Amino acid sequence: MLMAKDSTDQPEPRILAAAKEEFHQKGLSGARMQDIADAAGINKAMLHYYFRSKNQLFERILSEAIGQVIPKVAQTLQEDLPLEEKFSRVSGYYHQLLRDNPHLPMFVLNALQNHPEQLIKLVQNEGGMNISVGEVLMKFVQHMQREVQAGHIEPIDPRHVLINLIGTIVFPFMMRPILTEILGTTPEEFDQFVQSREELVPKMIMQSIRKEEPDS
Amino acid sequence: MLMAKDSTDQPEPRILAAAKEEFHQKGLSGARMQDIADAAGINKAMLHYYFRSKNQLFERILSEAIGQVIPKVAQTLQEDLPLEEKFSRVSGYYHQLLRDNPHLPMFVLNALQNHPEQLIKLVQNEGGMNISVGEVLMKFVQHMQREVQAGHIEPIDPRHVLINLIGTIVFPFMMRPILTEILGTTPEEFDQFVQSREELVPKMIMQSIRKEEPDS
DNA sequence: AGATGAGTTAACCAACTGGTTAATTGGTCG
DNA sequence: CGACCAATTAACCAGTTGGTTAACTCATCT
Repeated sequence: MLMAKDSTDQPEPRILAAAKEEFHQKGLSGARMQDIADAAGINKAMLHYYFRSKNQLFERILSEAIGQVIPKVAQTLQEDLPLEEKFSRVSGYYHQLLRDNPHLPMFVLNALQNHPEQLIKLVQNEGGMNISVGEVLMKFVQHMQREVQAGHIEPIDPRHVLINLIGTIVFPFMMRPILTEILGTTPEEFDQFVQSREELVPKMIMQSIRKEEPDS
Repeated sequence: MLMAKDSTDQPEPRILAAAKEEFHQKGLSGARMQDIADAAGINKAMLHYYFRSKNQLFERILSEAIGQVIPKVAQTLQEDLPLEEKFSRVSGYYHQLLRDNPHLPMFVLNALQNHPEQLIKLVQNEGGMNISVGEVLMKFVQHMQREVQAGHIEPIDPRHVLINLIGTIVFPFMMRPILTEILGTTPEEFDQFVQSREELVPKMIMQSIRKEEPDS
């Protein structure tokens, strides 16, 4: 019997896993090719054999990150769903993603600060989407306009809502170490606290824009 | 007449200004002592004369950053003010701070990831506050409990509200480069957009917790 | 004057880092 | 077998970086 090609014996996936870990945690300038090689259990020269340079390896990891961060959420936002359901699904997806990749926000942010062009280019064309980010945004704006006209929600710039949604979700993951300290929780308690936000955040965002009862 | 000691002729403040710029933008590992020296208009050896090592200089800058981020907000939260006024002042202060220090969030986050102990120690004792962060949090929790009992707001864990508040404020500053791209705005338009959040965010946070009209 | 000491500089150094190279291994195919 | 080629390795290299050193300047003090 042939064994299935496991990511633990093929060098390339092992390198990618190691590189992801290293770049996510330390960023481009902080990452060390030697450490990636060690973690992948290979020679440093092999790194350059499979991925020509540190930058190419980094771009690969960055590309994979963006691929997880943008397209799925964009797709969800343009599906035909009630507003709160959209928020809820975005929250669910991001919480899942960030639970599995705790350093992802810092990695993206770091890339955004130090290599904006690369990242922006990725956001624009990549994602494997058949529809651009701009179009998705437009559709979402239209959806919210309909909700406003239907009297369900307050008139408000939808872009604020989107930013509030993502910001509230991502923030506690980025600040985890200080927040455990400030809130005086154990790491486990904090994880549970963040977990509870998965349901809570979309509700609060919805609440923050829902129409008040008209006076008198 | 003696001229006032201007920060542009004394080496130490010039170094600190240059170091702040460099560290804020590139983090500890990305920053270069040579670049700091150049920006301060001095020799690299002078850097080590005034601040023994890169790490010491970094700690100094980090300490100053935390001093701006924590104490003032903590103080505001424990003053005797209506809830919405607290949110509003926190929003105002942070928007001002982040407008003047666009790279501050990334810097703190970077430090948080790479040197958590240092930063946590700073958050705990420093700030020049006569009251600990934990106590401030307790007071805020009590305030919100009173508001709940008074029937003004929904019962909700105040820690969520605090995180939502800070997260929604900080997020657009961190993501500025991608967001201008995604939202399709010019930088100026985006600045105006973010500016409008200074008033909007506290209102939306307040809205998100305000008590619904009781049924029937 | 001359001793003192903070301030300043150019030159230097050791460690580290990304990347290369030349040689070796081992499997495959003719 | 022997040519061929991908995979792999140890050794090496050049550039960078944080940090040091020894010498020099110059205002202050005795």
